[in-house]
Amino acid sequence: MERNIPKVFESTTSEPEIYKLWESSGYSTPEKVEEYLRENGLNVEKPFTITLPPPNANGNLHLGHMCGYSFHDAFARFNRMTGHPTLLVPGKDHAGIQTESAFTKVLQNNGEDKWEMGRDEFYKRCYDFCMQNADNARTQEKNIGLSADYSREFFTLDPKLTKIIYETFYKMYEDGMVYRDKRIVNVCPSCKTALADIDTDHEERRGIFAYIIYPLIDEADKQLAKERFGVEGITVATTRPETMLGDTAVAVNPNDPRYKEFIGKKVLLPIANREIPIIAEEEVDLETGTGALKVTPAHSPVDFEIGKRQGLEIINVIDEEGKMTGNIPDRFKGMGTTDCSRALCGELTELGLLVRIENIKHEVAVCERCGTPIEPVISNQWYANVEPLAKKALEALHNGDVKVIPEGQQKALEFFYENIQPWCISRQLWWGQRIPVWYSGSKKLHDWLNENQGKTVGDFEKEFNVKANGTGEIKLGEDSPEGIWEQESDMFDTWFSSGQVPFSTLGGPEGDDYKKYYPTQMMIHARDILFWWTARMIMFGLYRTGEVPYSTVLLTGMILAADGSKMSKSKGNGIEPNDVFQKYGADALRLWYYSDALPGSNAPLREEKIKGNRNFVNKIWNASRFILMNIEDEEIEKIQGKEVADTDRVKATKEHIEKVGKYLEKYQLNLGAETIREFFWHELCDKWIEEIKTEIKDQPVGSDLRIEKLSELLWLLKKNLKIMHPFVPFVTEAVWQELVKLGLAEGVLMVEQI
RNA sequence: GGACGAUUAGCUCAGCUGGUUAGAGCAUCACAUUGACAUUGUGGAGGUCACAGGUUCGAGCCCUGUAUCGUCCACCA
Repeated sequence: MERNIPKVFESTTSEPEIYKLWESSGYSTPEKVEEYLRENGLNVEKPFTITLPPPNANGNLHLGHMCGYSFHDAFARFNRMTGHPTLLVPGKDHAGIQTESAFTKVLQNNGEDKWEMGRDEFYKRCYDFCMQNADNARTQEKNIGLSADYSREFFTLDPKLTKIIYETFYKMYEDGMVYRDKRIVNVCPSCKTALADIDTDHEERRGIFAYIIYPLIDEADKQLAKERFGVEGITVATTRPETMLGDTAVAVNPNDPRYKEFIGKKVLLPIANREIPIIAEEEVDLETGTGALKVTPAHSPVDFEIGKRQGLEIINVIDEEGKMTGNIPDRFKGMGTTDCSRALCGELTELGLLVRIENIKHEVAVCERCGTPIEPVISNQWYANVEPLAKKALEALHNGDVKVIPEGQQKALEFFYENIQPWCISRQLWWGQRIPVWYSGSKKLHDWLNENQGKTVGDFEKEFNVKANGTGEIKLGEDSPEGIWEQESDMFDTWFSSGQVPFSTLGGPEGDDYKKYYPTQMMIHARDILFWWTARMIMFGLYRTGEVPYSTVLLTGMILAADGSKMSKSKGNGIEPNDVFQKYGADALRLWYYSDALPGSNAPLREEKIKGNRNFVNKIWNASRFILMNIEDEEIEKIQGKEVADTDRVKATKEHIEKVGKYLEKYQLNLGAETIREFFWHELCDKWIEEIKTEIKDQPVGSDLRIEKLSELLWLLKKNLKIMHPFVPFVTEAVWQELVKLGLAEGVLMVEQI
């Protein structure tokens, strides 16, 4: 008969309508699902919760985000359809340094200046900027069909969340886990903030390797050196000549026969004209350079450690913007490091102390965000000693309280915990959560007293010839205490807050949602932020709640361009999510991703593949359409009440559903996707529909045989729609609603039980 | 330097605790069909499962080694 069902599933128009239906149903809210289950006398299982990775609030979502969410959504839908009140918690991340630099650029393009604007105004404007982008991201999330509970959407800078982050900090402070320390830290001269080691990348850059003679002091030593090396000094090799102004020693290996006699002697540091000792250090490699290492504790992490062991003086010669500073000849002051290096090499050549310069390629630490080479600088920062937390996290991994998929990545995480370093949690930014600390008098006073143990406020006043106006002690809290207190200007590292989202988004350890939905069940995120994020979430979870925040971490890979290269804006080989939605629809994209993107491995995206999946989506639509068009109006009533016999087809379908369920429980979406496609297409469509076509051929409308066969067919269709729904929610729901229109089904497929 | 992973059809990849003739999608070839389906159906061709050893009644899967590629970690001046 004629029924007005379009021949093609129009994803562009249907998908938004279906999403609206889901929204108005309210079933993204777990309480609503629970209510539904109870009203229908269905089993209510344990809640199923996932905190969604909040995208950075400063930009658009890319395909990787979308596809990641399609994973979350598949598990959520499956759980919702198997009796679990299901909660996907959506949110947006303020993403500290990244947003700050992005918004600074926006301002620059407007001809505005961050420094003129000032801290408060910047914060306000940046907030608005984020809110705008967040709207955008939210729309995109909905496009992929994400059944998240937007009534619970969070922003990481929401005061409610910040309160919980601060509580964690206070607790850590009381437990002696956070402290100020003067250490060598990575500073990005462009972003002008400290960075944790993990926030740096290593890149191969071209550089120089300069051989410089440090003349010996004593005549006898000079003679010996002359005989042995042909020059009256020790030759050191360095990739950074400018740091020589801060040298406080030359280190040699005690087992190195070339230098044995010189240990304990002194050399004259050229240009700076300071005497520095030659010291013995096991770590010095005999093979590298000349075997003699210049030691600059202030500007090299290795040297810093050596300096600490040997009690060397620390001389700062480079500031946080990468400019020469400190107690150095005036002509170098304020120079950039590269210019200074060049100038020094020139002067050394004139002095006859520069042996040669080699051009080399070497690994350089660069800022993960902007690629600027890192400047190691000594400075006071807030640190968190996370070692005890790492130990607990490691235990949790060993106990199997948390499982990482794929397994290989779990080992990487264990390795990270085993080698964990103090975490620098302060950032010199304006955007983020301000560290809730006040210093009596000034921060400078506090730090000075801290690093000069035994000295007094009076000593400080003398040293700097100022009035201290305080005691240098610290008070925690957001509001200014009585008296003269200086507020901490630094912000928390953004991971300090995102590391707590599994409980901070549920209201913290006292929250109602927390009591009901914590610990969550899964965490799904991109592999490349394993250490930044999951590592911290597990530690914070154990620390604040005594429980792991989730039992399974599923890592996703990256989506690559068709040729296997990374998608990037500069290469122009990226694919816009909206183009994919327009051309093929969300279901097709989802199904492609499930099939091709295995946990932890990257997936090259080919358009043909999405097209193939689009054809399958359309197949679902058309098979359903065929069935609907074969059922005559007068047959509907009879079919409604008809029990279906346990035919081979019915049996096979039941087995199939069980099989797919098992795949989902084992997180094997690829096998699930393959199985539903195979079964629906090649069993139901190719075989069974064809069989039934012949079985009911020439049977009069309303006859028992027709009713029996059509009922069976309808049963098969519905069962298939349900089990396919987690994978291709839009088209299955669209078909379901067609059934509802005819009175052959009820409600919303989203909460139908499989 | 260390850790982890990969190597299976022309391409992209599956293959669960080892069990007959090793699978899918796309591409390709032949035939059929205008059907519920921007098609679809049926059938075919295509693989020494990187290499070399070993364990086993039996190995794509387990063990040892080699090669190539990739990712992450690391302070080599």
